[in-house]
Amino acid sequence: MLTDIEAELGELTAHREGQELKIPKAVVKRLSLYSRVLQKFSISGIDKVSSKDLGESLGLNSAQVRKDLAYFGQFGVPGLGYYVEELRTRIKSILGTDRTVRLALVGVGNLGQALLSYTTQFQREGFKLVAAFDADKRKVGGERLGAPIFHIDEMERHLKDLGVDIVILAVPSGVAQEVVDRAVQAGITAILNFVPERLIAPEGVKVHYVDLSIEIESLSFYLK
Amino acid sequence: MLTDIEAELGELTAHREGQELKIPKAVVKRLSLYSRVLQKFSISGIDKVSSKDLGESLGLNSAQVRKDLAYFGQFGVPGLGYYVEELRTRIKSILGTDRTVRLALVGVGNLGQALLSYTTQFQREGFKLVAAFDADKRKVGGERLGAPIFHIDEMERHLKDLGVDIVILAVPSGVAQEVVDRAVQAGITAILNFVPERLIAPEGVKVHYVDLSIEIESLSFYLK
DNA sequence: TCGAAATTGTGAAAAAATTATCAGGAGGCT
DNA sequence: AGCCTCCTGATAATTTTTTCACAATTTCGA
Repeated sequence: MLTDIEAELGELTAHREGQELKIPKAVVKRLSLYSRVLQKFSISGIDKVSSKDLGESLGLNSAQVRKDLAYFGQFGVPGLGYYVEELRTRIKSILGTDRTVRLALVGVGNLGQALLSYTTQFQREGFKLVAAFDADKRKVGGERLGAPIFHIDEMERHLKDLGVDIVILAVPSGVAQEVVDRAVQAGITAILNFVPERLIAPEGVKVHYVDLSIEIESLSFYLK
Repeated sequence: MLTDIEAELGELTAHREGQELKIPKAVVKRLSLYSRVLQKFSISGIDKVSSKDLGESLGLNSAQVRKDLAYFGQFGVPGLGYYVEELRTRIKSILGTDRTVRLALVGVGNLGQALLSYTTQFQREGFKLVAAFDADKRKVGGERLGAPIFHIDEMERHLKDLGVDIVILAVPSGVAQEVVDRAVQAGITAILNFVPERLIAPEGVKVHYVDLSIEIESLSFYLK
């Protein structure tokens, strides 16, 4: 979990045997977890896993693993399990991380910087930070992790030119909605929002929320 | 939410009319959202809100708002709504943020630093960072946001002495489990984990996961 | 090649979460 | 006061998600 409320939007579907079916959000997130675990198995030289193994390493029920994967087809072998490499490739292809996903960071503050450095580990994983934007002219012109920092006024142009796929939003509270509107204008359809504010986005634009305060507050509930 | 898998654990209950009832995790997280919205209303000088208002400002169904609140008692007035200040006080008390919650950060790397500065905004909100820990001796002795940085070897002692409630885990992958084991030994029962790894914790210890990679990866799924 | 063991895929059941519905209290207007 | 509207609290209905259970399929050792 993280935690998140999701801006609801256009139906997300996968095709299988001619039918359309919605993929639950939770399934997509777990797909991402499977991907990570499979990578570890792959590195360890393990070439096959069962849904039980996979489930155990993530604290999930094995039936759930199978059911999740079944949304996208059947790639297991009864009596044997799943071939690690094959499954990994398939999941990457489903998630779209088999091609390079282009990220842009808006707001190079403390949190922004951290996320920026956090993304380094993505570089070789199908993600690439291609630009950062900030309103502070002193930061503009700099470069971090290979990504140039531009002034926020020029955001739209660069978003288009660089073919940005996902915008990571880490601006101060208050200007978030404006940035969203402009990013959407520039054709962005996926936003990862770290600003503790509800954002309005048109249908077809997916906004994911990561809200650190909520995580801490809800933990506090469970104390004692 | 953020995303997260939760380490399942001891039953969390509230009392109402003598009965015990489990509070769904989702409800607790929304409670935290209500709290934030109520604060905004409070600042704006609004003194009452309906479940509809509250729901709309968070993109939730009004019935859900009422149902969530009903887990903890009845504090609404039919025909009128909820008194902002009263509800806010009640929710804070439920979340336990009416007293000061003591936080410790383990791992003062990039992400750790950002979280650290992020918590500043908590200072006046019922949260206080009382210590940070790192394995790098060069960082030890420093101070950030009023919290001293100690060496990780002395963690247990300080956790106890300072009465830390929640540990925020932002160490490099690989050492996370060890830190958890030690923190648990020192009596910690709530951990907010930013390390992309599944942690094993005994029953009664609540671990919340915040996983940034998953958020980005799952967004990638929704592209196009 | 045969039979036991393993493991999938999936329909059905269970559990959890969300949404709809409605009786009745509260406040305000006339 | 009487009436109308708003809004809660409670419960019912619905939807979504998770878990169970098992037939079907494949592997693997003898």
